[in-house]
Amino acid sequence: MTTKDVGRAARRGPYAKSEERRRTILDAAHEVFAAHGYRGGSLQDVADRVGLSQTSLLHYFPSKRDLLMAVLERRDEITGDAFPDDMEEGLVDSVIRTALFNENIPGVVELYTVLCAESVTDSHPGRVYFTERFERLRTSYARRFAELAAEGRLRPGVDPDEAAMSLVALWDGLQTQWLLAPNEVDVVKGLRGYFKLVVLPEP
Amino acid sequence: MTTKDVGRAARRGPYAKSEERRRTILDAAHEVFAAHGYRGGSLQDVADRVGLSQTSLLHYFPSKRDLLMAVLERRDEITGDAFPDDMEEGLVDSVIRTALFNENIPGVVELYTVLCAESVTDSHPGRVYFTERFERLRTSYARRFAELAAEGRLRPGVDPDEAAMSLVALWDGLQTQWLLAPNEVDVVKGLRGYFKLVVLPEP
DNA sequence: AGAAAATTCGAGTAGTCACTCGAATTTCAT
DNA sequence: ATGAAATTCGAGTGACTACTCGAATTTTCT
Repeated sequence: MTTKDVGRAARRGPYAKSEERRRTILDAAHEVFAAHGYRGGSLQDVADRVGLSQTSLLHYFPSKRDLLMAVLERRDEITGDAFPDDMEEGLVDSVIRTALFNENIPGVVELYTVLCAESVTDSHPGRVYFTERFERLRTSYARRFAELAAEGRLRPGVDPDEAAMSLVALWDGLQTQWLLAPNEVDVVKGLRGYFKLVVLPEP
Repeated sequence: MTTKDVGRAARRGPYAKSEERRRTILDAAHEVFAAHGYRGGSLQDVADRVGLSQTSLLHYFPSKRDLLMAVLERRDEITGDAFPDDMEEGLVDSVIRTALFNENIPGVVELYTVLCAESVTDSHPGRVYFTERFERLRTSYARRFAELAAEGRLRPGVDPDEAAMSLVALWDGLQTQWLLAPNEVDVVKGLRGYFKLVVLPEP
């Protein structure tokens, strides 16, 4: 039982309710960051929504930065950003389906839009997340467009890489405008219009 | 000379260097808000860049909010957002020219992108500015597209209103991605590609 | 030159921020 | 049941926030 016997003191895992509590915290943090951004949102605000002290909050996420990263990861889970490439679904259907889904979760879209733009500012912790995400999206879409081109279903003269870039940009831009004027902007309509211009109907 | 003689005490205008100082402050504030956003940027930081005390700064702009509004107005002056409708220049040339110009002032683009997304958060002072700006842009572009349609220079099946919406969204989205990955994203190229899809060449 | 207005600032206010420390309480494997 | 780890929190830390007050200094008009 001396101090040297440390090896015996087996590490115990977290308690039963721990995981649920973490999820609750992440949901609250999601709301706060969406409503005020990363810099504008406070840990106190998050703690209050959970009904927890700020100190206890920091027990689960040791810093604000850690909390943000966990929120971003959770966002990916919600929207299923995994994008398994073996999917049978076509590019167009996949994008439209996701855009329709997003109409029901404006809070998630808001978080995404706000943090994305905020991350271009100096030394923002979300910067890496968004740059990597965009690169992943662009290459993924580019491959899909290239596949369409191979089937002769891409309008002649359209470059797959450029179409991928434009699709990502258009989508994000539409979402931003939709948040500012939900009644005047229709994300799905805008995306459908772009696809109608770029991809030809099946033969 | 009694207190009743107040009418005599003619109001004097600001001193000679005042206007220049205001411009200096606005330039500094522009940098700070672009680099850290509105919520993340501090008056102290602005004052330090000008070499002025925070108190003196507040003499010129009585609140942070006022400073932001003045910065946004100044941004409009820089990019010449007046958009005189009597302009002879075509829509395409006008947009491309502005986009090319923007490549030389990434700071202004950054300010615009960051504040725009930040303004969708709760009770942001820039909210009105951006909603109004987008509405103005959409209607202005919609009219231009309608003119093109009347000349038979709009691809059949394309709705001018929808094209206007998509153009604004695409432009903003491209700028955001350009800020995150300047070497991989080309705003002008993306816009040219869209125009090539939507507007037909002159007969 | 004299006086009023414009400009400047030091000092301070009340508040918030992310985060730390030490100790109490709760859980849970043994 | 007991003891150690997991969880909770009250109280503070120092730093920063936008903004105010009162007074000194500088400019400009007469």
